[in-house]
Amino acid sequence: MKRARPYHHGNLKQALIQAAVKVLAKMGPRAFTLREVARQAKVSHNAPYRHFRDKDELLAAVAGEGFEQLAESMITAAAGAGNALEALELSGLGYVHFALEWPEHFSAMFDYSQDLGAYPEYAASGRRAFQVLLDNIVAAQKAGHMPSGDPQPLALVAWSLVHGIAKLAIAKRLPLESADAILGFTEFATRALGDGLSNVVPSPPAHGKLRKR
Amino acid sequence: MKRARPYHHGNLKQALIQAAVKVLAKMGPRAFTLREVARQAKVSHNAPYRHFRDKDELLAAVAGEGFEQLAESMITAAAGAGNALEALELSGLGYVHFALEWPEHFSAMFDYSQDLGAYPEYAASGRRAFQVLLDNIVAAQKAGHMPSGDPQPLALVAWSLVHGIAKLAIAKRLPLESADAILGFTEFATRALGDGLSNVVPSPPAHGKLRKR
DNA sequence: ACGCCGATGTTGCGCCTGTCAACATACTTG
DNA sequence: CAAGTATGTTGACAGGCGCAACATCGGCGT
Repeated sequence: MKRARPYHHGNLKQALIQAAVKVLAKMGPRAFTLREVARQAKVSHNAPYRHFRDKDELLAAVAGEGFEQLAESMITAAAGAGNALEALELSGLGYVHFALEWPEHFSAMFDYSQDLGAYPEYAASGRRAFQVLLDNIVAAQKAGHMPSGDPQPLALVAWSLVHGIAKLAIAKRLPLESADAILGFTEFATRALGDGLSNVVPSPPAHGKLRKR
Repeated sequence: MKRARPYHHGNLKQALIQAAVKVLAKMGPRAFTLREVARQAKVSHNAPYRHFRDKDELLAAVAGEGFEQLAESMITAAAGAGNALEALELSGLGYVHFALEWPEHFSAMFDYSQDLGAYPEYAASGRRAFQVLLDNIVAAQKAGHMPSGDPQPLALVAWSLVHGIAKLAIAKRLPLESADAILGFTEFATRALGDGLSNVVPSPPAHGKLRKR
């Protein structure tokens, strides 16, 4: 914790992360350059190196920040739910909602980080976000909306679905125009999946259909 | 069609695409640079400009190539199915299988192309791949495995699921080690979704749960 | 109060990339 | 076989990444 007091600039690390997020959102990923971020933060092109090993570490920090916000978006969305199953579906909507609102940030969290494993602190933020989903699954199980058993496979399926929707929507591959249409579609999809998951045995089968040619 | 005969190099355009795919696969996306691709193809750093407007167009061509292979992977996988529903599930496995085998190529197809719409010819390849999935859905409907009605929403849900699995697996966010484990999980997930889709009304509801705060 | 030391920020550099312009080469067509 | 054009090369410039050397400033011990 370096909360104490800033040296020269004053808490430049956070300022750089914020500037990075802004650059990403306003100028697109192509403009996401260390120098541009430094420019936005009114420091020299080399100042960031005192806080981040290289461009990738700054990106990882941005990703970490994003996961915090993603988790918050899911929690907020699920807050108004009437029951556990609805909370699960709403958290999925919160996931997609975040992705649609900050698409570049979302992309940075998943795409542009080859080795997020190299930055354990930020990877932890990612796991926390997933934990929100997992908690909702467990609650739905306890409420009898889903078969009991290992909740992890169920959570992974739900995650995959909303993640796929989010990614395809951002890549403009879904033939749906508005954000509302996409969220409506998300509702439809999660409901369909919820129906399926409520009947299924919650463990993956041994795999044997597909072989390497 | 420039199938005639090559000028200097001999069909450099295709050679560049192949070199680009190889660079992407063997050296990672960071090394995907016009100059490196040119080097691999044994031509000068500026030769590619006679065939591609800029780096993005080469990338789009790589993406187009990838979509062809992706469609083929799905068709091949579904070939040995016993019925239409199984064919649908197997094509999903083919989708994930392709993504796992050529992760960088797959990523290039979806991530690194801001405006695939700017390159209509390559975008068409993408639509053809989706069409394979759609055809499988229609067949499953005709065989009574799914409610009749507009197949598009159903196809989009299926696509989203396998796409999400593929992206998360590539990003190493799934706690599954081997490719076989991931494919087994995919089987589990598609089956769960299939159960859900067989009961659901195949059109998205009007959306009204989530509002901007 | 003072002087030192390390943390923070800056300047300048080498190498790399994307892309343009000018030039060189060789197929093809009349 | 001559000209024109498609193809490939060389050289240049701007901009980015990251290293190294330098500058500045806060905190700490005395």
